[in-house]
Amino acid sequence: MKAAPGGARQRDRLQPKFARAVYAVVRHVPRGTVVTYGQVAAMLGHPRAARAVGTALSRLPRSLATRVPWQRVINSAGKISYKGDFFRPEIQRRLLEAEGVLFSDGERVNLKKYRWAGPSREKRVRLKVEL
DNA sequence: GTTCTGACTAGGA
DNA sequence: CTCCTAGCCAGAA
Repeated sequence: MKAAPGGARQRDRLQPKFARAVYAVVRHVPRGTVVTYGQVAAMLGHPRAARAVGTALSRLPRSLATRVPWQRVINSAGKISYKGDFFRPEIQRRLLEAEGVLFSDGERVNLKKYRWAGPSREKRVRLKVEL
């Protein structure tokens, strides 16, 4: 079956393709683990689009905040990058600690320990279909 | 079409 | 360690 052209167009107007792909990937990051912006970009096949991933997350609709674990995305230094005023840094940290991701050195997450390696081969296929 | 922006990042000072 | 820079990119204006 064919999807209604108008429907797809309307969806793209609400959320650009790349941004939707970012949300779809982040949705699969397991509880108690974290990923970096660059990692998400790489998983999408755009290894150099780390910055764009951050931009997309910054535009994450509040309505999706509960379904997309945005708190699990941090920068390559293991720190929280978000400095906005809606979901504040302390909120992000609290959410992570609540699921077992501990901070060392005051404000840093040990990526060696908590970084999510990514989906298995089979899941990668399923994920690609979702996008 | 062009220009500007920013939840990025690796590398140098 | 901190600070600054250039390169990068999708999205919005």
